[in-house]
Amino acid sequence: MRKFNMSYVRRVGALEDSFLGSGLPYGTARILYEIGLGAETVQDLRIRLGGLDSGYVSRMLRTLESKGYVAMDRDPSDGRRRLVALTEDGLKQWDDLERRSEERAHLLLDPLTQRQRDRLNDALATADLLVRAATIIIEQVDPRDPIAQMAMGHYFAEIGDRFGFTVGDEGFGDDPSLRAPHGAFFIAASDGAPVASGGVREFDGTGEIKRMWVDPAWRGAGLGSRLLRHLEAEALKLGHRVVRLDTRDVLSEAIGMYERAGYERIDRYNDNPHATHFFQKAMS
Amino acid sequence: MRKFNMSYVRRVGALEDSFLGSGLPYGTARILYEIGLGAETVQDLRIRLGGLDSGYVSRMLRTLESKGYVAMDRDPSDGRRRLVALTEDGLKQWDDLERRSEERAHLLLDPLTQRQRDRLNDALATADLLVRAATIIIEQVDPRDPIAQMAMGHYFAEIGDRFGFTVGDEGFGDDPSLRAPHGAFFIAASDGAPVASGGVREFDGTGEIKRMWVDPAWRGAGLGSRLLRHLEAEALKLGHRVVRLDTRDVLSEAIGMYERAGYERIDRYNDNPHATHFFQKAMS
DNA sequence: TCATGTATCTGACTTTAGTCAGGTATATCC
DNA sequence: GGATATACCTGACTAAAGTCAGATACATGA
Repeated sequence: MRKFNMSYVRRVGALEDSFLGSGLPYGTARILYEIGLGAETVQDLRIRLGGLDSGYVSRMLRTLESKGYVAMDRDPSDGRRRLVALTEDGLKQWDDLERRSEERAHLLLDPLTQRQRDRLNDALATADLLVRAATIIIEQVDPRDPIAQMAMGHYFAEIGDRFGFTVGDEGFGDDPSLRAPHGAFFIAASDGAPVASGGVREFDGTGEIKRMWVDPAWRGAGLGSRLLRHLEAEALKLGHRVVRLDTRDVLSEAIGMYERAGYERIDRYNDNPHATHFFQKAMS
Repeated sequence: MRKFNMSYVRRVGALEDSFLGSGLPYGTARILYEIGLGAETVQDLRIRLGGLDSGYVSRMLRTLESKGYVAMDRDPSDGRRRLVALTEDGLKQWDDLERRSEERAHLLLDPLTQRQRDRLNDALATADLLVRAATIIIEQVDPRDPIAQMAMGHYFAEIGDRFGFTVGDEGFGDDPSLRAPHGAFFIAASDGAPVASGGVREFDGTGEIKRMWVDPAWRGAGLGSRLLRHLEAEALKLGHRVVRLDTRDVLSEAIGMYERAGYERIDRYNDNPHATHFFQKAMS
């Protein structure tokens, strides 16, 4: 991996050079680029660029404004915020960056045969997925937090989708049992969007895992079992040595995962009408 | 591919952070690192780092010298040149960089299962090979050039190896037929080392391809057919519409490649005792 | 031996990237 | 309505990265 980095960066790292042809310094070009990609407020930009200093960003925006590439306006819904947008000239610049970058990529791929290009694409896609998966961090959030709500929204939407029923709006409102002191809720996010989530709570004197969901695009990346281990550890912290969960026969991947993780099938322990399978695991 | 760059650099690009913990600025740390990797002269360093300004490098070396990490000495074989080497302290620093970088890589891979790590490794190795292959440039050299001699050395060594005979030193001395005006010799180099070579000359009124060799580590990367196309184009330039070549039955990969490239088997056209197969291609 | 070229160095300079300490206007909570 | 927090801004600063114009010592070919 380190070998790859050295060699790759040496050859392809020149990607950044594409920013240089624009006459803009790298940092400023990155800002322009992110605006074109959809950043709408200064704050948004700062987050996308990895938490840059606000003064620094402000100054670069001033530069871009004076060159006539971006226009700024106050946000009507919050007067402290300012909206950023590309002007027509800015859009031209952005297209230019895109084109130059595209050209570079083509130049590199040119000597390869179609089959090799396909292989390279596959390899990079695989590497990308795995690196993204590896850099995902699981963190505890309040189930009322917007990001948690978003994740539960996905969860219920998918359940509704797969099982042919829908839940009302109250469905994923607040569930106090998933909050301290008797429960916890976790999400795994990639680039700010939730890709997996799940909670643990107390039920009938044991731990219970609830609302576990993994983004379909991320299944098979080991995220589910990672999250599961996390939830089990949390259940232990909450004082339970046994965790249970229910699921449904249609979710065969999930069932396989539970079995591989050491869960054993038990009899029905609740009256959830949608559940068909019930599992339990004793932790040491 | 561009998508990969953005996402990969954002996550792993922090690789460079490993240089930061050393208390040395990035550029200076890179110099230290390259010396540890084997750079021996200032010039060597400048080339490895992509043509940095000589004054800039000189200044950084002064810094490293004053910190006691590198020792410099004049080159006895050329008094203008200066040799660089790590001191004991410098070596310690270098090991530290290595260790830190290794740690980072481990930290990243930690959340992955063994299977995923293997997959990532494979994917990166494939991507690396292909990117290296894509960035190789084929260039014409005089067959007496040291790099050409090196390539022919590999070629004869391998022939000797595979066929159980050896050639004398005169074997790969100068072959005027592979030079202008009736011939040409090409090498493909990666990081300064030849990875493939081949020549074209006039023989019996047609073009003939000679001494084609691809580094065993690079076979299957399409380098052979790329070089072959190059040689054919050169033969055309030299005024031939037909190229021939001889090879030996043991070289089945090569034979397959010639056939895929449109070569047809013909009768023996020379008295090369080591050749068993003879091919020809008519170009339009 | 002289002209020319090469390898490295020094000094003076610029641009980029980034930090830190406030300041102003607006929003929000009690 | 007042305290506090937030979003953005300005000004003053630093360190890193890099450029450019010579200077110096040595090498090389005619």
